[in-house]
Amino acid sequence: MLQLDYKSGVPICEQIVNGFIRLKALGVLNDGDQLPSVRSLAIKLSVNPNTIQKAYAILESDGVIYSVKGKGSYMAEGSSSDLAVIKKAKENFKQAVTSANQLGLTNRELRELVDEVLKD
Amino acid sequence: MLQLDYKSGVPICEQIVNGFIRLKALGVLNDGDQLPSVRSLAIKLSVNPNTIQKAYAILESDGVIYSVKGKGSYMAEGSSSDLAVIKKAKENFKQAVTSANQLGLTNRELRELVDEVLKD
DNA sequence: CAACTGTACTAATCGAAATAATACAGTTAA
DNA sequence: TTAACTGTATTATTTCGATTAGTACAGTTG
Repeated sequence: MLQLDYKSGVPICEQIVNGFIRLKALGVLNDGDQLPSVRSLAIKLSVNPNTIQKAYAILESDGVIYSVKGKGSYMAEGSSSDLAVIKKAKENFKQAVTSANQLGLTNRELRELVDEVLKD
Repeated sequence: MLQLDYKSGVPICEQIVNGFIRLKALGVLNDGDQLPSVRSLAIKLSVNPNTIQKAYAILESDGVIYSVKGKGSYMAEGSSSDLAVIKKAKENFKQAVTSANQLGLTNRELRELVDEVLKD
């Protein structure tokens, strides 16, 4: 369900946050679906419960999920396109475009790279 | 000549490496041009000399500059298009595309973002 | 020789991320 | 009611990479 890359340098917490957003975007998880509990997911991913809780807290503050004390955490309603995290992702991507361009890559080259990665 | 963002989270060393590659891509620095000395640049950027040296070592191993003990460091010859760093930049950009896509951004949206940033 | 250059090495510091260990609070089903 | 789940909160510790600090060695130049 969720796959972590422990040696990627990307903070685990961030990977978890992005992972659930991705699962929503892919339609694997839908509105109302229950998420694994903090503790069980921590065990499954061999990660500290605090890290999971932090990720869930971020997801909740971003409106991706909602949590109920004593019950569990669930996917929230709503399109993912207007989420704060998606906006952040767009900013990050724009930053990547700027960086690549500053290193000499042109508009055309970058668009080709996008197509190369996402042939759809 | 070089502008650092100390609070960006991007390692200073990396910013310096990318900065010189960018200056080459922009034509500000050309083959044979001498770079600031390790110590003087360290003072100018308010950064430790070791950080500059590390950046210069990376630039040299990537073929962007060459250093001569006792004399200084100079921009190396060669087109920037085949530099290892440019390949790395492409890989980084592809990674950014993949990440953004995993968060639900589509091919079309990403190409639009590229155009939005680089209107040329 | 003095004052520059690059290079090398070790130790110390700093900060973010993650871990560890508890504790508290609400829900649920036996 | 009680046991076993849930989420939440708090504080201390650890870990790791990046940076800093300090020193030393080596080559070049005037």
